[in-house]
Amino acid sequence: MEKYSSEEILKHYDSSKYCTPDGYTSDIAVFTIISEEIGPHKPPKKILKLMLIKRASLDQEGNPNMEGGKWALPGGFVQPDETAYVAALRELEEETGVNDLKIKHFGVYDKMGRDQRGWIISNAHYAIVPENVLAQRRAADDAAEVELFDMDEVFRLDLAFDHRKIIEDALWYIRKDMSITTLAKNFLAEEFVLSDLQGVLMTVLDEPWIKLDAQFFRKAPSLPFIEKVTVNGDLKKTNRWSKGNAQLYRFNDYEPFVSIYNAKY
Amino acid sequence: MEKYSSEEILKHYDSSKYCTPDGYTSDIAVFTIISEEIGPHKPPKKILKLMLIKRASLDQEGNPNMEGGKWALPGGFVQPDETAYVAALRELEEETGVNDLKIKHFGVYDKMGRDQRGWIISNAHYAIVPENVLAQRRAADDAAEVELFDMDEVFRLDLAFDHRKIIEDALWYIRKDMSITTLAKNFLAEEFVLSDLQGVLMTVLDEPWIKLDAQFFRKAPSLPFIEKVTVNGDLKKTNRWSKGNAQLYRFNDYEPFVSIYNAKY
DNA sequence: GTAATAGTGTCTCTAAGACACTATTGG
DNA sequence: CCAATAGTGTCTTAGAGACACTATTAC
Repeated sequence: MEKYSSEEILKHYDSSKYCTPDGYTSDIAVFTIISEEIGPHKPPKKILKLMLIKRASLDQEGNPNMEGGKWALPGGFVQPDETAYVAALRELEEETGVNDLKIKHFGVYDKMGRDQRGWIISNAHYAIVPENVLAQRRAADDAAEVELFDMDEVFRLDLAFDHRKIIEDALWYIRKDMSITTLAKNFLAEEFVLSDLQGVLMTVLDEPWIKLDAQFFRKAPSLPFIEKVTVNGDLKKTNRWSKGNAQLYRFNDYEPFVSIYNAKY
Repeated sequence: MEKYSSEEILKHYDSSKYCTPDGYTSDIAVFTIISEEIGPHKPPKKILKLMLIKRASLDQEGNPNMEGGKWALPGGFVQPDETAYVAALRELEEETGVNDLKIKHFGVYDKMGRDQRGWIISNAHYAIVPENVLAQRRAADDAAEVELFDMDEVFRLDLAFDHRKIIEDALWYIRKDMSITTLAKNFLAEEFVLSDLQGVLMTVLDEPWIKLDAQFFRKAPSLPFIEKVTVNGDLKKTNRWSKGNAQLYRFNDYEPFVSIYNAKY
């Protein structure tokens, strides 16, 4: 077999022979769970929210913007020197001022016609932002352009492009990942109380044993991926949400693995 | 807020302002499980295999081909009028002559430098081909270009582009999906015997209770997503792999859902 | 005291794990 | 009758589910 150098091969290669996409974007469905305080010594009500931006009517050069005025997922064009994942990190840091967030790819949207500007491929991610992080961001930025919505509200909005479909898929993946990974920890503070975990799970899952206090509080302490917080050998407790003291927990490094073949039915 | 028509907006839009990718490809990791007959009245040994193609040294125009001579995942450039998923279906049908296969997206590979021809984005899928389908294909085509490899062999080959990484990821996803979905059914015939299912699971998973016959044969019959095959109310049995008769099963439509929060540990 | 959160006590019942045992049949 | 596949019998123990009950403390 003959050998050719890369240079020789590239000399013959002509990318214009193939149709190339007109753009490659990275979109991010940013989820957070807001705690709504409903009184002293009561665990707050937790609500899953999605961050959307309102697309400007005009772009920076004063020309009318595609899908301007509609609500959309944050995101933008990926530069050739970065991956879509890096672009998502960058764009999210620009938006929220935070790095070190949980971001995960979950799908690609590449159907011709999804964007009138041409053949534009979107690499979709979801991100989890703990509420305290988002709170400080919202204060810093002008709130007119960025807003958090309940999932009910989201699907009543007029959304740009095919973002409705992307959001539906993101929600599906976040539910799935909440069930089979320790994704919940990304919604919680470092140290949390069992009712915090219960609240996070209930925003996304709908299983009876999670809702029933007696069952949840009995099972949860023995979950292998959380552990009681201790200080000098003493159990660390808090009375943040109750009059009595509640045990604080944290996630450990255990990575659970589930299978339908050894599950209970 | 002013309103603009799509035409007016597109008049101002100039895609050359943005860097666009040089190509968009769809790659497919085609898995099958080969049954190796080891004697009459014995369940065959099952081995997970991956289908790879050997890249031609020269392209159709006689020019040297990029990464020619190396083994690679089947795939190719996506046309603007199709999605990467449709392209994967099309290319797989061209290769194997079969449609109606299980194909699933699992990742995007978009790092600059992964393909020397430029900024080429690969949308990666895995596919499951039952062995009988693949057997008929291999007879039809010339076998020099297409071959099935053990996973051990695969990772000893000199693979094109970043296909090693893509295959490692595909294997991870197929293991995961085998655990939490009824993916196994795509490796099995319509009607199968418990030892067939056990064999498929063992090619990918490594859990003790699957290997222990007594435990597997007791648990498996009560899995909610498979059911005994009956003919006119009589249980349908086979002596394909044994001297005695073994019950035939099929998958039903039940979609199991597992969660780390109600699993056993 | 009352009300609320955050649990525990106790019972029942199902299922997992372990391992011995049976049923069937080709050679 | 032997060997091999394809199971079943039976015992023990762990854990899920149900529901009543307790502990603590702000007001």
